[in-house]
Amino acid sequence: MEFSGVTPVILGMLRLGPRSGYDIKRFVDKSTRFFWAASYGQIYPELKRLERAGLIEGESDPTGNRRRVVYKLTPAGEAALHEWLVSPSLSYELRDEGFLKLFFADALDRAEALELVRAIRAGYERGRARLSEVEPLARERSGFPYEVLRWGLALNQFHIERCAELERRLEGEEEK
Amino acid sequence: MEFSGVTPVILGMLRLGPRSGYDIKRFVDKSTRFFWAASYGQIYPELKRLERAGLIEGESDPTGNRRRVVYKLTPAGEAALHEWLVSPSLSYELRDEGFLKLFFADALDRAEALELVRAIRAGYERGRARLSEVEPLARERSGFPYEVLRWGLALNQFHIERCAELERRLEGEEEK
DNA sequence: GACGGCATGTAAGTCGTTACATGATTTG
DNA sequence: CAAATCATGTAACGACTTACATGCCGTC
Repeated sequence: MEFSGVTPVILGMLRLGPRSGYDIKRFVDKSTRFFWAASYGQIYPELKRLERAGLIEGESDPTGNRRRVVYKLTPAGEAALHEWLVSPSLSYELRDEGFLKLFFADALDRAEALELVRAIRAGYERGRARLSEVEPLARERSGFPYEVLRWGLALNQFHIERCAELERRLEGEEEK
Repeated sequence: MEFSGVTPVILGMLRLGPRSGYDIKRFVDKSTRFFWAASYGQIYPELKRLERAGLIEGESDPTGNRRRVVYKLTPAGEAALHEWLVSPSLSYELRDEGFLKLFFADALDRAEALELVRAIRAGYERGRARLSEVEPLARERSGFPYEVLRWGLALNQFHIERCAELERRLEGEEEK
């Protein structure tokens, strides 16, 4: 069973309790989405594949006449999740247009560069705000998900302070 | 002229001076690659497209019998780069398997979780080391590229300290 | 009864990487 | 002279997103 990008997300989410594909998507969008997104186009086909592989089991649990399949981890699925968790692979990919613009900001005059840094800071402030929204939800659960949330909050804070510092330096230069 | 992902990289790199596609790729791999990668499969077709659009101009500059095309920005290309730099778009995408594993680390026992955090720290230490390698090169140029490099260094440092703190907490728990 | 949310699913398209092909030049 | 590097290019593949299709349910 090859793992695709969405595989560990599904196994991990199902370990927190039985869920439908729709439930998984909604939870991902409030949690891992900040560092690991997942779309319907990945989730639904992968649920089928994981069931065929025996890592999860689906059970029909309709709401009235509306069909709904709730999946849960099998022991094999639990083992596969654990294996992935302790495996050495730790891929990291970043695509940050703010950094890219800043990298080329020598092509801007000081006022424009200052505007850019302010815009970058605003982006991180939005990020912090979005994380703050889900903070109370994560706090009551505690554990590692909450640990990761606070890490993300601190990360945004780090960038915001870095922006503010750079802004001060650019403002200082402007007075010359 | 629609911008693709690789467009601003090429325009930005050419603004630093005339270069071949090969030069661009090599420079990217030592600089923006940490937050914005680019492959040959993107660079060469895009150079053709940008030339057709009049944003860059290529001139044949062979090394002996080995063909080589050096491109430079046209005024229109310079304008397009500037327009992109001051545009509000600031996309941000992160795919961090370390965070994902940590998010699901409640499925691990303390010793395994500790191992995971140590592995995550090791990853950031490698990142810091790779940036340190190019630091002297960037330092002499100074300007915004150096600014971004130091930002990256500080970012890795931030994560390393965060890991160390979490490791201490997990080690403390283990003694119980 | 219209609209938003629940629920599943897929087709088409975008984007990017990998791997290879080709051939010249430099270096040990 | 073999291997590494310079240099250009593309075909195939893989991964993910977007958009849509379908239909049920609750509520205003």
